[in-house]
Amino acid sequence: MKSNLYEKKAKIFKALSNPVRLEIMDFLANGEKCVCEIVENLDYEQPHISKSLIKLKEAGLIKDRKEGLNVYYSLKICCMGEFFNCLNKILESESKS
Amino acid sequence: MKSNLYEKKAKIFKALSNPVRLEIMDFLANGEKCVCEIVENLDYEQPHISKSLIKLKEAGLIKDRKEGLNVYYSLKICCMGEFFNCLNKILESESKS
DNA sequence: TGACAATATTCCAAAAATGGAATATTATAA
DNA sequence: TTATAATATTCCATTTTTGGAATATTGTCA
Repeated sequence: MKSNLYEKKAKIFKALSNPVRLEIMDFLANGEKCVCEIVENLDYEQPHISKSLIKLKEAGLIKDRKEGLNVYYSLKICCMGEFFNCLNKILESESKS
Repeated sequence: MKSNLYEKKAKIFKALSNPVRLEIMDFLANGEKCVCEIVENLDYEQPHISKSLIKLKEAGLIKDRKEGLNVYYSLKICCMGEFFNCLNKILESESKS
């Protein structure tokens, strides 16, 4: 039971443990975007973006919506802001020490 | 600049992306503990615990304090609670869908 | 000093993540 | 139906992570 829960949590962190995926999360914080917009704005190959999105989706962090040829992704998590504020605090306290 | 920041954040998430290290973080949420207490309470080998602690420390998530033969570890992060509340929300919303 | 307890380190093989390149799928419109 | 745009998938070599086993280091006390 308990160890299973830690594994689930670990998977979420693993999805976030990559700079490209974090950049995508940050971009999606501005609202729903289609894959093409993400590819245009972030400087990575389309298959790389696509794979990253799928990992984030599998982790339950984002959701998708199809509309014709396009697929729109958006954050599924309401508390992502707090999450990243915490991160920033960590990085601040590091830069001091 | 920016990508570097994403890399730093990714490293923090990477440190948290392992069930053993998460269990240690959880245990340390109860307050400062020496390595021996952690080894006694969690069911992993001492070298495994030791390596895990060092990774968490390198990520800036915990700090250590030596006292004689013992080394005491404690959380360095004030907002870990919010962090994990967010995680729980994520897992809840997953179990619903 | 020597023995011992607490912690850290090294070595290693297996598993997983990474990202580039090529290709496949899907939906639309002409 | 065919061409095309948007997105996803597969393949693959390289790098990184993982955790077990053995061993080393460090501090204390007799």
